[in-house]
Amino acid sequence: MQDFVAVMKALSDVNRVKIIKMLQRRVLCVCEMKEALGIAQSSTSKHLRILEEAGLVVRCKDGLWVNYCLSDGGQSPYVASLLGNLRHWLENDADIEDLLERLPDIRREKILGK
Amino acid sequence: MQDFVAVMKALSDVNRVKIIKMLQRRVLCVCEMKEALGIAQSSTSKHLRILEEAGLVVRCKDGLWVNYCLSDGGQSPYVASLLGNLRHWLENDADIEDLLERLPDIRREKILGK
DNA sequence: AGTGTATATTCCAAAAAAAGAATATGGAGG
DNA sequence: CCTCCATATTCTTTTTTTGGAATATACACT
Repeated sequence: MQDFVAVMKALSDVNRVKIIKMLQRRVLCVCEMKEALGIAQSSTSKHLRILEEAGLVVRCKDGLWVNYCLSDGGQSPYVASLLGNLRHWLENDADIEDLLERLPDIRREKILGK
Repeated sequence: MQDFVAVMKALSDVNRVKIIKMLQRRVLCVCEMKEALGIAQSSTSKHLRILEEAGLVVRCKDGLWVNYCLSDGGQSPYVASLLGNLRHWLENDADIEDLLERLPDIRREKILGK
């Protein structure tokens, strides 16, 4: 029950859903996501922790960078189902479309300082 | 986006998930649910409003009583998918099993006063 | 060791959610 | 019209969540 509720709670915030939709396109680091979402780095980091604890995303450290990607859902039927559906859900949402259009121009090399 | 988030938020509370699981068995009125959940009537009513606004449940007035039942999900793919999955999800959860076992004995005729 | 960079964590204030008691509403039956 | 009963709403308090600034951590490079 708690694991199900954790997944629902993780997906009940607009910024966290946006993170999932971005990660469907490519692996991202924290600073790229904060840039795309227009929120503080600490907030981004905390959203990612919630998504990770729900099993929705996976953290991959690469030296100084921390890359995040989508979980394969192998550990949880809730995660597997939701991530599967979210591949097509919200594809036509105005906010999401706008975000995903801007995504290609957001690259870690171009982001300076905090 | 907001409709998706509303469904997630509605399902991110233990008592609201329990309500959904109970409604899979049969139509219930507010007082039966409050009794089964062991929470106040006003709280139950508010949970139901959240579920209704997310499109997960439907209210059917029957004279003095207000019966609630599951939505058919026809208005929202999110609702349809989640309600479909919740038919098997959590069937083996200890809390849910206990709740559903007690459900047959909870009948509106036997509940007096608030 | 010292510096710089990317991320995590802590701290604190603001906003939202949750809960129950009390009250309001609305229909049924006298 | 008055009362009763099931439910909805309001009020208030408590708890959770959210967000950013500041700080800590961890690693890379010199």
